[in-house]
Amino acid sequence: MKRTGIKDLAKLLSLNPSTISRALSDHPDISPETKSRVKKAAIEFNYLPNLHARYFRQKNSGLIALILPEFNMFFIPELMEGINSVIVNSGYSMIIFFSDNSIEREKEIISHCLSWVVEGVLISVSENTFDCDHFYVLKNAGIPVVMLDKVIFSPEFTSVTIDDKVAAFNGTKHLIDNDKQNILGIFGNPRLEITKNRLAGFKECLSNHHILHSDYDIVYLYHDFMNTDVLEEKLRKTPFDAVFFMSDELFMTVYPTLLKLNLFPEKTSIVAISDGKMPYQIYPRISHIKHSGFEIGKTAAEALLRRMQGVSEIQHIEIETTLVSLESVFI
Amino acid sequence: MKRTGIKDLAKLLSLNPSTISRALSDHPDISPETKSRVKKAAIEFNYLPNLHARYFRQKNSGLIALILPEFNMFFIPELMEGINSVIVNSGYSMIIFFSDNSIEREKEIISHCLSWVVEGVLISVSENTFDCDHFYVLKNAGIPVVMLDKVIFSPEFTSVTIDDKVAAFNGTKHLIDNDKQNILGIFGNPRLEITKNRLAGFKECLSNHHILHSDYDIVYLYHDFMNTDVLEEKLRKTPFDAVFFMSDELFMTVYPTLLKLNLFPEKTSIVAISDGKMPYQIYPRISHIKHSGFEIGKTAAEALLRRMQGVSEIQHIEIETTLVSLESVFI
DNA sequence: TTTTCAACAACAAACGTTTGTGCAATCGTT
DNA sequence: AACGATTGCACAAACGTTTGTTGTTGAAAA
Repeated sequence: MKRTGIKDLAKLLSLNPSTISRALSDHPDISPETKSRVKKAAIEFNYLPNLHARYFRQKNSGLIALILPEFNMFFIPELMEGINSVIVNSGYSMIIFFSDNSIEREKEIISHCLSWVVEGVLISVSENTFDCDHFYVLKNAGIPVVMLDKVIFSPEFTSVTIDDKVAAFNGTKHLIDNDKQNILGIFGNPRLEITKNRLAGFKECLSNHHILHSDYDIVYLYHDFMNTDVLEEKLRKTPFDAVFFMSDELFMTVYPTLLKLNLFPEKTSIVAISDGKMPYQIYPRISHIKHSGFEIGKTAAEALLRRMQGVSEIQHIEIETTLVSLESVFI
Repeated sequence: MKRTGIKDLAKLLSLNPSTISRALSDHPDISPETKSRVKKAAIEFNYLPNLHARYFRQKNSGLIALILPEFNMFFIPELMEGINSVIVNSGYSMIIFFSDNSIEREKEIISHCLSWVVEGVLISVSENTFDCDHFYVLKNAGIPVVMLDKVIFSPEFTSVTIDDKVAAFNGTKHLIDNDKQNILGIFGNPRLEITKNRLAGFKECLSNHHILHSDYDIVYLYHDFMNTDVLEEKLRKTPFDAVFFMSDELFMTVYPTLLKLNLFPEKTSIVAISDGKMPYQIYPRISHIKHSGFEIGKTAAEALLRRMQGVSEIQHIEIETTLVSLESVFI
């Protein structure tokens, strides 16, 4: 069954294709009567525009690319909902790619974005991306890029994150304010910007409060760098009365071990940086620094749309976080 | 900076555009020397094909649409990874839409897919979708549809799910095999096919083992239909020694209440249907019927690609589940 | 009546590719 | 040497839209 195109409608109504096109897009040159005739016929013969033809002719694409390093279940869903909430009303469609944390793959994807003539790129960079060099092809092609969540700071590209350092600082402070002195910090891949910043906030808070700490109080947990046995050993040996987690993902990784060793909820206070879902799925509920993945996605998408509409200002937006004090921190 | 197209390359090499096109796609008509000249130039002037032009001319799109009802954090990520693992090597790109559980939105999206001339559709239907009528426009346009996870059975469309009934049956059986008699079943929206099937497996297992049960032993928990207070009241009043959860999402919702009431881990055995991540984030670890979101996504994507390549057979694939016996069920 | 000017619609080109066809040069065969 | 077959490329059309330009009306202004 051949689909009806503009030409078909034109023949049916004895009009020129250009008239159909303009009628459907409410061009002032076309009389109201003709417009309604055309629109009626378009519905009747269920005409659907061929977007490839349209975008080809218009030299754009109606596409926004989303490039993700992986599918982190604790954050990406929220992020995507935030992005989607903006994009859905913008007339753009979302085309999605996964870099699998490979910089090579990321470069390929960027080429692919160019081939698709996407009009904007939202990217959370891979773990192995340490500069923005490969974004310049996009910049040069006039395609705005907005980094979100996992970002590389650059004066040339907009980024949206939370204020990692402040978040970590405030989380740590909450523990200290409740008289915790032996705080274990659990962090992810130390090469990542996000880890560095949160670590900085953690350390700064400790030293601001004149709390001594050694590097032994910090555990880096990423990929399979440290398995649960090693972790368990570590938790057994280290004396601590509180744990700060830089993400809920990390908390969930360690949580079973804490239970197993009977460290939680009795003996250990806990604070995590979280998007606010996980804390309520545990009892007692976890005090956390709430950051909204939804907000990040939404804000990044909005910034991207602004740039796509010609606003050229580069921004580094930091989404605010708030302390949510629940039962996992006690006196 | 204008991007180089085939015509530009043609001028540069004093060749005809058609020759460039064929050279790049290794057409036998072109001599090896010309091919290498062309390819070298293509790289040098970083030629990238304009996919809109190509797909427009070829009357296809290189796009596979993924339509999701919402962003369930316990399942969708796995699902997408599975889909992506297949698609990434297929030359297709993935364009993604969210129906927000609205049938109207779902219809709009399907129209949009037609406009995009997508070559295949993967869809997990919305909660308010009760038939496949709106898929026929795709079928009529020759666009294969594969439903996954949340599906509507239909002789006309392929679907990929787990064998919900068997999974629920086996999960329940595991409790019974460990001498549990008072089993509380926790289920989602009873209007959904998936709920009906899992419920059927649950009930069948109970009656097969001559265990009496009333509807009071079944709790439906969805959206905000039942809030935590009501749930808590219910759990307090109902006597039970085991709980069967039809999904890990539901388990995580109820988990804090179980902890609060001191029902878990001591007094209550637990089994859930799960994709296998959550059970290890709890201690003691949760016995579960493991179903792989990844497998479902992968299988569905493979089925879709087969259909896109002309295999016309409609299938109802059921991904196998396995019992993973951990510590949450005791004697 | 003639001129002017809207209002409306037709015409035609263009977007970058792919692909069916045509054609010259070369090759192999007798 | 003459012929057909093959090789390697050029030519041109086409895909469905949009859009700049041109043309035709009919009515208002002169």
